[in-house]
Amino acid sequence: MKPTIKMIADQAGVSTATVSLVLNSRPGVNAETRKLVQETIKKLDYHPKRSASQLARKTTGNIGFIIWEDHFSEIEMFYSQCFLGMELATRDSDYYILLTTVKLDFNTSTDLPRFLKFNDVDGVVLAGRVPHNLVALLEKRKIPFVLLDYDIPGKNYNKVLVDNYNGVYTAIQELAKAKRKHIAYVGGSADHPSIKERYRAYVAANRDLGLISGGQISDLVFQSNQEITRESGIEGMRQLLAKKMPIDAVFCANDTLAIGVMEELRRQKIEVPGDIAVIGFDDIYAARFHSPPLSTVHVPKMDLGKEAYKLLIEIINNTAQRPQTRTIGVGCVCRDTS
Amino acid sequence: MKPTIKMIADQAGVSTATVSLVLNSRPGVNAETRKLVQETIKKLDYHPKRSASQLARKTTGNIGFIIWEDHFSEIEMFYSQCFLGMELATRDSDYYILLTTVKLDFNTSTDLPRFLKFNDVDGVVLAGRVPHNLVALLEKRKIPFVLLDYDIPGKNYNKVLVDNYNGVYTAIQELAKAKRKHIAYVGGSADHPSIKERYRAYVAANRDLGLISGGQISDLVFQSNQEITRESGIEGMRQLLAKKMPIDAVFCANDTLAIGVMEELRRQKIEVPGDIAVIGFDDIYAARFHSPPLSTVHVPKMDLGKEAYKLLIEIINNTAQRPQTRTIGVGCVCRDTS
DNA sequence: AAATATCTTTAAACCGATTTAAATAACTTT
DNA sequence: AAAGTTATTTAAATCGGTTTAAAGATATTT
Repeated sequence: MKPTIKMIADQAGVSTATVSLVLNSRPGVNAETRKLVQETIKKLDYHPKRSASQLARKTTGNIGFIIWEDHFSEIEMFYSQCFLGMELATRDSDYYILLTTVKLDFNTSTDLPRFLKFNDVDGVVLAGRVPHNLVALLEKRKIPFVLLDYDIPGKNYNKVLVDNYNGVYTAIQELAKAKRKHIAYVGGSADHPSIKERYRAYVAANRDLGLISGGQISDLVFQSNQEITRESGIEGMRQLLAKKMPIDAVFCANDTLAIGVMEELRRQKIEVPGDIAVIGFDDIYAARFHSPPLSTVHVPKMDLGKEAYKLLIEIINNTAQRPQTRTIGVGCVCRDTS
Repeated sequence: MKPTIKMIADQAGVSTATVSLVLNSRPGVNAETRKLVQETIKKLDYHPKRSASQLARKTTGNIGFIIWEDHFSEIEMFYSQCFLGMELATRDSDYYILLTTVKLDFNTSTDLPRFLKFNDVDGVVLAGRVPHNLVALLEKRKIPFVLLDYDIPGKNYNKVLVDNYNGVYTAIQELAKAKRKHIAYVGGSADHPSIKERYRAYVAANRDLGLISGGQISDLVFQSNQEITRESGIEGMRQLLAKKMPIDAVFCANDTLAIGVMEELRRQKIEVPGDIAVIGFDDIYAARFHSPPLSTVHVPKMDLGKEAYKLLIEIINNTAQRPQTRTIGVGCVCRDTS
């Protein structure tokens, strides 16, 4: 029979109230008593029953992790790594994470994750692009939440973002330092704020470094209006090359695009990085194992998850606090494509 | 204020006992009363509080999902997909899944997942290769568990396996049907039972189809004794080609190996499938998007997860039942490499 | 020494469900 | 009509913690 708080109390000759105070390391217990209780707990290998304490505390001890199902299934593993970082961070806490996926066309009454419907979480992390009506619902229901690597323009939510601007900026600087003068850009529809930011940094860096003297920047830029995929990378590179502009480097808004770009370059027998250097963004698993290994901007995904977790806990413990934005630093890793 | 069972009882003019019976759709309630209670529940949008019912029921309502951390971070997503299938299956149940990763060199006292240490799960699914001492601990502690795509020789545990034998067998048949006569094998260390099984099927199919007449089968086989990676695929193909044996097809123990194999073939300017056909196993995401798309044996990963979940629930509800092995069928998908 | 302040400890209420055992109501049998 | 069944309903105990308010013990002030 598993020990209960009552058994600990009896064994130690104190009341359950005292044991509870010790368990939660709260003040108001004599040092000796505390020590005695702690020893008893250890001796009987006692672990308080979660359901009982959650019931009394009126909390759930769970936090939700919501991710668009396409993102979770994607080859990238970007958000899976964020999840992993978060899971690691929870290990010395009392929280469990409940992971679920949602569709982007999301019906708040029929598609609501079970843990929201049944009020089984104390807070939620939303990873990447998520349905706006879901976010609105969380806001209305006053459920604490944090956006991870996503932002909703015009709204002031708690969020953890990648330092897209500086990441891109330094990548362009690296290329310039390597004497690349005509740096093209392959991006995707800028409906994702990160992508928009990356493009902004690309333009700014080019301007600051005086690189666009030779022509209109728009001749060096491809922006798909579809999903960001390998295919649109292929398509983007094809279109850029068709313009016959001089190009000696391509910055891609993420690694998936970069892989597509390199596929097209190979098809057209253009040497990487001999003729054209390629730099991606994210440093996904595939980047490191691509042949040749892709130069890219490394994003510490586990740290993103960890920070989102830390921020969420703060919000849960202090609901009144003003919305925060935390930025995670990134750095350029030069491998064989630049 | 969220409604409680008491409020429902008062509102409907019955006792909480009756409401509880209705909630759990148990017999012994008059049809009209039941209907009345159900309507009241709906009207007040009542959801029973999890911690309260788990406390009373002496269960946790959680199931653990344990996976080797390398497997979770791997590019393959194989087990992530299993997890997803399982998560989908739980959606119309009362269970939540707690996912955690473990290292393979696992110390049962220091590395024990929190949900095991604190008894916060009713059962566990172990996905893929997992530490044997962890499994032993579950067995000793009498925690219901299911192995997913893994097996421990000499032990009779509950498990859900891929039909490796038939998958490989039909793949070889397909190759033979396409007039391939010298089918090589690139595998990995057979410490994983699935890999061993795949090799067994390869040998059997070759024998049954009378394909090994021309030479010793060992000249057509490469088995790395390291981890199964792209690199060992490259190495394997290199070694096989070095033997200068006639080869017109390669069966690879999984897709990751196959991708390595094809890389080496490309390097040596050998046409796929013109000169040599390649077939993998698993049908990972990368297989479909490889260029050219890889022919492979499709494994329904979501179904694996779903079945593991179903089996686990059965075990939880009937601890006495004898250990079962369930096999998930697979099928060959011919794409461009065969 | 009495009064007051501070520190520890605990009895008892409470969280919100499930379940048992007993009461009540509604039918059948004799 | 009394006795025996069967179907419904519920009072009350229970699960195992947390928390409040009060009591008890100790130290400090006057």
